[in-house]
Amino acid sequence: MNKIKVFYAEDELFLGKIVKESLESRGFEVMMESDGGKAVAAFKKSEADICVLDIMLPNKDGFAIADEIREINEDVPIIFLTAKTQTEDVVKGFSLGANDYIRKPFSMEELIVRIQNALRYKSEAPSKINSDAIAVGKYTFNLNRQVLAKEGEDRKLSYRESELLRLLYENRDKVLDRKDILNLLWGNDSFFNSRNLDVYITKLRSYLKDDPGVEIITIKGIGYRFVLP
Amino acid sequence: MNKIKVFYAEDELFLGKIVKESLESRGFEVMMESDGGKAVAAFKKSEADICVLDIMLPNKDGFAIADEIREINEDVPIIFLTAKTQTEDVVKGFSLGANDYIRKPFSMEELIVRIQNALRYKSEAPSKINSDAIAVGKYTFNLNRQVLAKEGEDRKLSYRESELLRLLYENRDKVLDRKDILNLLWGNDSFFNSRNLDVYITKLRSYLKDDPGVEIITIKGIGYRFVLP
DNA sequence: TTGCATTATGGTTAATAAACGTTAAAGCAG
DNA sequence: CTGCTTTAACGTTTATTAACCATAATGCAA
Repeated sequence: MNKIKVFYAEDELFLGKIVKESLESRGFEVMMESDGGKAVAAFKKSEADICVLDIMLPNKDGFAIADEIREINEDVPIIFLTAKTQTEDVVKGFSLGANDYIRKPFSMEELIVRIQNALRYKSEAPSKINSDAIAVGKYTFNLNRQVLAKEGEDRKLSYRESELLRLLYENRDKVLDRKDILNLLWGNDSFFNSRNLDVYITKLRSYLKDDPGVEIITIKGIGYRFVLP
Repeated sequence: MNKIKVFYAEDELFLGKIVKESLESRGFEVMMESDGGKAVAAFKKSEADICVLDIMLPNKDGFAIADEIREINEDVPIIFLTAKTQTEDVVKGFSLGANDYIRKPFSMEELIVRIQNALRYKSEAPSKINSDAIAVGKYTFNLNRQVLAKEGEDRKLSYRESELLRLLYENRDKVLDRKDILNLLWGNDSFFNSRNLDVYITKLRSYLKDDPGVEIITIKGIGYRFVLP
């Protein structure tokens, strides 16, 4: 699977590093540039799938960069980051158009949701698992609707349950690291989150217990393997 | 269909750019000018259907610009933008034949509604979902009329209900942030508005409950996803 | 090597907290 | 008065934290 490439223009290096690492831990590839003047060239070289641009940058601001990027590439989604003081006091609502805005401070969850949404327009490639129901043993799983169905019985899954099941399914028959799951779903793998994952594994096992062919196998010290009939 | 042309005089460039893009993403065409001295000439060239003028502008303020615009065109609607502190300006604005004024901070929803109101008698609304009825499962939704129809049964929606449904529909199958909804429809995402959104989600769910394929799925801590059959 | 204790890791369940849902009533504008 | 929006109170669901249990790996003595 090819990684999604994110071009990220940010001059606050401390914040930038955190965001970069956080995105990388979730499977994105990130190219970061802190100088507005060099951003367009860096974008060109990056061949990025999506841009995240801070508006306030030295030498050239995010809007000017966006304009030039648009000349090179009409379609690449652009997400702007704006500081609170720049806009919030004046306009309190943004549009959700081709270009998107996120106000600082933002959570990683927010940024990731926006990136995923923005990329959704473009390629249906990631996997068809999004829209269609898929077979999981004698169950049927619909990710968009977050429903795990079994002959005559639908169970509504919560977002976390459903995202964990998706992850397991996408990596079925392979060993999936605990660490990776935690980073992808919780953003980090601290002590508490670790127990959290256990709780959700327990839940999924209980939901799936009616088909003995469907198993979440523990690989102690490493992670899990999801096997289907 | 011809786009509605908005002439927009604004010197805060960051704000201006965001507003411009927001309007454009909703199907308006926007001509922006940041220098009061050049505004009248720019308006002439723009052949705009409506003007949005910030009052505080360099070289020539919004009132003076409005005066000159009125000499050229008696009918074009003018909306003033005033900073919070300049309330006394409002009176002056109305005496100059302004159609409306908006105090900063304002939400994009607010601006769009005012623009649409001002133009109500002149031409049809810009966004294509505005004029046509759209299919929502076995329902039909007409945004302009704010009517949600089901075989033999029409339900008149209130403004908020209908705007929320539009937002959900425009972002169907995607994760829509609570924060965005709140900012777009209410102008901010304070504690009280948050409960408010819940109330309207409940209402829409109950209106839509006859088609089980139409669902507003909660994504706790993030927002909602609207799914259609 | 066997048997037993130790330790680490994950499993399970329950308690708590946070977020969201529902309903009714109060406020408000036309 | 009427219809819509907001506020408020309370209920429910989901997520997190905590406590305790089970088991596999490790270490060590006999």
